[in-house]
Amino acid sequence: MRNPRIPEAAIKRLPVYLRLLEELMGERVTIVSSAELSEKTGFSPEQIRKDLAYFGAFGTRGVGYDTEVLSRRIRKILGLHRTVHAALVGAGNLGTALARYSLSKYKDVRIAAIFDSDWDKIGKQIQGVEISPMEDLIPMVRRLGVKIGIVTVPAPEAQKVANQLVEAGVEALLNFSPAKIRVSQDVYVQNIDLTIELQSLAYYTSVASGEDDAETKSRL
Amino acid sequence: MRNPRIPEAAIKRLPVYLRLLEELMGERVTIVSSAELSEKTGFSPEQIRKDLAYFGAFGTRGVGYDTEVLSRRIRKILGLHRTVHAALVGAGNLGTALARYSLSKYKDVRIAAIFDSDWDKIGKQIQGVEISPMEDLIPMVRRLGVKIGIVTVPAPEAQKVANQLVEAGVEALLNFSPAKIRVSQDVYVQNIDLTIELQSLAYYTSVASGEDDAETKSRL
DNA sequence: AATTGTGAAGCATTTCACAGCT
DNA sequence: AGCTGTGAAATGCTTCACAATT
Repeated sequence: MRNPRIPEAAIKRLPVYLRLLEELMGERVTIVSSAELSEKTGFSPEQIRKDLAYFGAFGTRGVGYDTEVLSRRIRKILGLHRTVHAALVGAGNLGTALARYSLSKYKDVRIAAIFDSDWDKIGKQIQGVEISPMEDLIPMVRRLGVKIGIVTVPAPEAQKVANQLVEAGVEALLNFSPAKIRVSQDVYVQNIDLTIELQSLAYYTSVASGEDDAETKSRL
Repeated sequence: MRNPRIPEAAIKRLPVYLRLLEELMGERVTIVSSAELSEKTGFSPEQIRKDLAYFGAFGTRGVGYDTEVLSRRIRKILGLHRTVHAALVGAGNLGTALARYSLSKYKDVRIAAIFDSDWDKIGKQIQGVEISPMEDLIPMVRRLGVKIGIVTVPAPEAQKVANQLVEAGVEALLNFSPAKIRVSQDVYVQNIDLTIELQSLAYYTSVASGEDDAETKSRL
């Protein structure tokens, strides 16, 4: 893991600032304060200042942040000053949707290769990227310098796919399968489990019982 | 928000325990210890015990947890002892993939209605659920008793869609759009922004500069 | 005068360590 | 003897309050 002092949560906020800054630049806004960023993002101004201060002093006291300077700095921090290549494994419903979404919208993280084991899918294209067979994964990922792996295969295959991606040199994984992936400590894994999201949402709904009924929960 | 003293993170772990417990029940395992649950989920045994203890004492000291009892309790806590109805708004790539994924796999959270504004899509079906026009959203969501809204529309429409869902009685929202949604305090909002996930992953990659040394003062 | 940057305080969550049951 | 349940300690993150800077 890169820098243990910087909260993961802060890293996740950087792309939000980046998007907003680029929106502001499109409106010819050159200076913005943490209070204004707060207004638009919902994060507190102190938190925004602290997040940015982790990486250096980017603002001007009494003035604010230069939108262009700041957006460039954030891009650099995230490593988005160059296109980052990703490989997507599993061209099912979710994988295909993700590839289409990602390829059509953003260019800073680019899905450079797509893999699947189904020969009916192999050879077909998604947004101009051809689906390749699993056999080609390791050599292609190596050759293309892919740094991010996106796992959208069924749970039983997830670990094997992750192993192959890591062997091929991937440094971060985005795992959409419900399987727990175990990889070397220096590979970062981010899980997104849609079932968990949906099921945990139910808790915040009136049908959930929380801890209300018959239980004996005695606290001081 | 339901119960402020239970960490959100703990709620998110409950579906993980639930899935594992049901898997174990399928293998005729009747008793499981927090150590075994830890082994399979990657969460620490203490954390698992604490998570469960928030809702009462479900285990037997010296023995462990009864898989059937515990899974039933978790279902009840999450409100999954009855099918929870959800409505999905926006039948684009992501929305369609999500509907297909969710409708084919799980029955505890069921997508009971799908809405879109595009008349080419309206009337078509996804996994047996017909796509309805936006005009029908409020009455249908009310009539079906939908508690969860899934927002997969483009950012500019997200707030308006959220307002309609809330007006129709939805209590929790899953927002896939990059827009910040503002709703009444008692509606729970969970955001999943795929662009943020991808961009923040880049940070954990060797191309990112993190907070490295020489950068901080010199370059313009 | 305005707004950043930051140590310190305040919360929240996780881990520790062990008492309490079975 | 073994494993849960839980206060207390440790850690991590956010908010506060104000000094520093333009």
